[in-house]
Amino acid sequence: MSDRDPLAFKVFNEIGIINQLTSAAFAAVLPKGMTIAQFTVLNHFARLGHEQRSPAQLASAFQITRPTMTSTLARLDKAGLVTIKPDPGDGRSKLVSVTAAGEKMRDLCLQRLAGPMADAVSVLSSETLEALLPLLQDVRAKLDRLRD
Amino acid sequence: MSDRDPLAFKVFNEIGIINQLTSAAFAAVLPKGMTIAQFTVLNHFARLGHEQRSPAQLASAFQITRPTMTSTLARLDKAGLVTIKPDPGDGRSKLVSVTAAGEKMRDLCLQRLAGPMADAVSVLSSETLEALLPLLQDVRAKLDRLRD
DNA sequence: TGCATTTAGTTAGATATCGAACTATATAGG
DNA sequence: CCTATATAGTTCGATATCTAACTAAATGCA
Repeated sequence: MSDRDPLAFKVFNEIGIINQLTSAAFAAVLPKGMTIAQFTVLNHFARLGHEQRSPAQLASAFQITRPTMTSTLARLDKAGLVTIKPDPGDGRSKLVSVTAAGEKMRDLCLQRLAGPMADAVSVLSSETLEALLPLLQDVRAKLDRLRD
Repeated sequence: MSDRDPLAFKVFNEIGIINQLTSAAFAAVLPKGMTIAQFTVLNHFARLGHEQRSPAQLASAFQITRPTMTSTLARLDKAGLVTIKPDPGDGRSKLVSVTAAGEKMRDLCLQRLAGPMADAVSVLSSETLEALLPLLQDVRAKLDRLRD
């Protein structure tokens, strides 16, 4: 990376590579057939206290397009990890909820992820992580607003 | 994201979403058929002063697997943006170089990327970016070493 | 009421990415 | 020398992701 490259370019480049390294490491330990994208959906429901959400809401929460969410939900549904029903209040929409098997799978994934996460934390100082988080949250929030 | 989630998890989550937002914004302005992955390869050669590199070296530089680089190079080759020749010194290996059309394409991509990059910079303070870069470089370097 | 616009979801086609398994070549040790 | 191991590249099959284009339903407005 040349010194003449703009600062923002360097920052986004580092973010891209870190994302690649961490995604690959995390994906490698997930149970056969599970992916980060699918785990993220299951984990979202755990945080929600198992409320229902529409595919569009989920897509928006993760900043992915609706076609991508259609694809991921189809796989989760096929694996019996979520249930997808028509929304009685809106004929266009659907309601997704997590199944008991989905909750179990989410817990299993969390267990498996603990290892690589601990490895990462062991080499990264918590000062670095603590300094990073608010900066990243700020960047994310601003880019999010820019997108609209 | 619950308060009970580990700090590292939050950091990697933010990085993932920022990566998604920026990648999508940058990809959207590239010339028809070009992608971030392909541009990254062309840009790498510009920084190298057009030296030749093997597919394995390129894959390693971007932290992607060799099969992925095979795929990207095939597309660049098909589009006439790089040239791939056997390595005379090693029968297993190949040597990749950028063509004049490849250099031209790289310059065009840079022009197109300037817009979204400026947008991003306009909403992000340079203090934030300057604070982020060394932290991210540190994280990347440490994760890189962890991978080996 | 009725038509135009918006929104939800899907389908199709493309690229990027991975791991696993394969071929071919190079290198190291006995 | 010869075999075992390591490395380079590819092929295959899978998932994630995007855009473009489509259908169906809701909403807005005249």
